Amino acid sequence: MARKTGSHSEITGPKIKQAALVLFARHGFAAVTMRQIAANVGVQAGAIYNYTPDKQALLFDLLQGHMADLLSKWAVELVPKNPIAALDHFVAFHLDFHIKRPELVFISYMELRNLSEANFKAIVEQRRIYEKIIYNLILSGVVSGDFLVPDPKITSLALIALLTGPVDWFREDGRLTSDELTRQYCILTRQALGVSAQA
Amino acid sequence: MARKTGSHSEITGPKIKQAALVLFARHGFAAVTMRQIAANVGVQAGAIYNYTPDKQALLFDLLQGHMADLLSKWAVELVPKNPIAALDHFVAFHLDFHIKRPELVFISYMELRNLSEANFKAIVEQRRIYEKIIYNLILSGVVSGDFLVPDPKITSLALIALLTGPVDWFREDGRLTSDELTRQYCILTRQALGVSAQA
DNA sequence: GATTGATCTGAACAAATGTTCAGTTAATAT
DNA sequence: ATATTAACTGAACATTTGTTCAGATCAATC
Repeated sequence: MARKTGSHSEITGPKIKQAALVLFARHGFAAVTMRQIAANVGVQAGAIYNYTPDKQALLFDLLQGHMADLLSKWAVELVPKNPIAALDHFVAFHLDFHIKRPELVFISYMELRNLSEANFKAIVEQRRIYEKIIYNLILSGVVSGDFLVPDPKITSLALIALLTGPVDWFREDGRLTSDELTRQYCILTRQALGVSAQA
Repeated sequence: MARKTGSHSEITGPKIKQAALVLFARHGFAAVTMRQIAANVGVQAGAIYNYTPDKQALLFDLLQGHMADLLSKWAVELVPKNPIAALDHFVAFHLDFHIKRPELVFISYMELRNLSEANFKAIVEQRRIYEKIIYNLILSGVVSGDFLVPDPKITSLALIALLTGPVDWFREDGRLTSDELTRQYCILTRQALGVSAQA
């Protein structure tokens, strides 16, 4: 036996990425073998190397694609000028984007250390850009007087931690709908940023 | 050569735990070899098995010890009856405990999946106990009218995420002192829980 | 219908893995 | 000083690892 019936590059390629994603998230990068990934795709381990130069590139492509996706999706969002409305908009965007990609969020946080130095820097740089977006959003609200926070920089980091938390426990079929989740986190973040109640 | 000069059980044992902790946090459980741990202690790989039955027990002892430490330390805290004061107290406690143990916090979050099923359940159970503490704290504030939150359960999870975030970026020698960090997070959490400003 | 090129197999490779254990050494007790 | 034992070495083990590659097979093209 060799080439399977119906095998096709455009099918196998994405399948490998998907299998790698799921397995990396479940067991960790170092614990996953190329043979496990191959088995999940229905192919032999050697075939993977038609699509990636090595195991490390498989990881980097996932993280890099994730961050690029995040930044480009935010770039086309129509964000209100008003700081409070902009905050609500951002909260909804961030929650929606992240709870739809729990595996990617997970490995983006914990497999950074398995990247080569150059790859690591590339991802960190993209992350900085995103943090800057939130920082500027908070800053504009502080300047306008809509927000009341001790330190915009720390608040921006705290906001990300707060809004990324649901990834760990939110389930689409759970007690809460994603709309309800968003609504509650809008209230929570408004309060955290010191938005006065009548706004 | 065999036994080294000055070698001693009470010294090597803790050294192995410490080396395992640091290496697990830096590279991940699966990526760390017994030979690396041994090299960090200054011993051969086989010697480790005088102190642990296997690699997995090394991990479990670290996580189990961490949670036991957390729960027992909170148990002896003198917590004010007033919900707002209790919140401040908890914020200070949680931040202090966690930023002093970044490696343990890190592996407790990301190496859970490398535990056997029985060990996993043991750790999750301890974690539930801690979550329950926070839930009750919030609930008492909601009942007394000091806190204003849409959902105490979600708020308790969000609070943990918010307060654990600094572990990722806080540095003892950074811009902020730990006292200043605590102060800001007290403000942040009070606002997030809807404590009215004049309180 | 033959040719070509992309796609995959199956076996092989050296290196590294967790763990075991007989034997060696140094500290302690007699 | 001698015997005893806890602590450790060093080599060995069966597996498993990422990666390579010659050859087999199928799909598309002419």
